[in-house]
Amino acid sequence: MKDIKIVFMGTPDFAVPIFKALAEAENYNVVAVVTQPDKKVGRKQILTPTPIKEASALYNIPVLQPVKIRDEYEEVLKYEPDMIVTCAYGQILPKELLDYPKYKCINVHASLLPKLRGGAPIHHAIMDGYDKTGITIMYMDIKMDAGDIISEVETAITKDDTLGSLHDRLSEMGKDLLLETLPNIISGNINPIKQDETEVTYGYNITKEDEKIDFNKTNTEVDNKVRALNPTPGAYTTLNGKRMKVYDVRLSDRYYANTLPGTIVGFEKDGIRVVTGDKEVILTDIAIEGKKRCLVKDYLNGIDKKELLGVVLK
RNA sequence: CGCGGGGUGGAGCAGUUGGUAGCUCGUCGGGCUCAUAACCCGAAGGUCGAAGGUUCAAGUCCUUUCCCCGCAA
Repeated sequence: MKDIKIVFMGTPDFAVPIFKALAEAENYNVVAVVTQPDKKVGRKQILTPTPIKEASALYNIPVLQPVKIRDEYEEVLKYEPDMIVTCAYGQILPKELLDYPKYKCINVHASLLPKLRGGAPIHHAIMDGYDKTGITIMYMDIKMDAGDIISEVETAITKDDTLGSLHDRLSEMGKDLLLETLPNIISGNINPIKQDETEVTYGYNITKEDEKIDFNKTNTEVDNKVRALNPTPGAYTTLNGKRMKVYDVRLSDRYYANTLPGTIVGFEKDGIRVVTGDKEVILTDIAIEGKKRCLVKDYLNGIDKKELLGVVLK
């Protein structure tokens, strides 16, 4: 009954549950996987396969890792896919690929399009203060994330959501929505809708500058950034010349006039109180350069608080 | 061999010119309190990442090695 031949294209962890669901499904035959080339990662520059490549090994599905899919798309066509499903693949597909499959190319994207087109929709959903986001399944287009929308599902972003929690939730939702939507695509029981170009926003890949905390912003914005980068890579600032990552903060209503944003103004049993552009944030979970991540409650046990008082985080 | 920081009782740290391993927190027991995350008293818990070397003596010096972390890619 594996009658529909699918080529799956994806790269990071986010795509893994979605890929696995397809690989294990009764009605679909994943004939090949396309993922980004192995990359050298970390201090030791160890050549590391992508999560999708690792997962594909479980099912003995052939893997293609073109450096430029634009130049090597013919390899994919050899598998004669009836449909191409992509999810966070990381490269733009050439028109030759988009047009080939009988059921076209569809993409599972982690935002409510047309909001947050781009490579880091989950980060930006939190960082930019969205109160909801979701999953969109749409046809692919030459333009990134601009194709017609087939189905969507949304989820509220809570104050406790982090990149990690939202990532995992959306990944599961993407899997479910895809399994739900695929039969309708095949049967033609869908109503693709054009994206409203006037509503478009972008969520491009985050840069080092994006990861830096700007204490001149409001405490809510600082909190958003911290949660948007937890658990990795972590929002950072600089404490006495050393890089300090911040993984969790608590907000307070204390307000300081005439105090430079970033200034450490005091301590609580489990936190370091810091002035922002408006009210205060209390850092509760940090990691200092060279050290492991630890709760501020523990960190404070080993230091002299007097020496930190008045220090400005930059 | 890309640069740098670090591995000390459960956690975070200190440990001076090498000479009985300390601090804060936590844990356990007891006490004081109407009560407590507060306070007081007491206890348990560490072959100082590992291996080797120098020395009368090494957490502290030398060599080798494993692991963790920041930067850079």
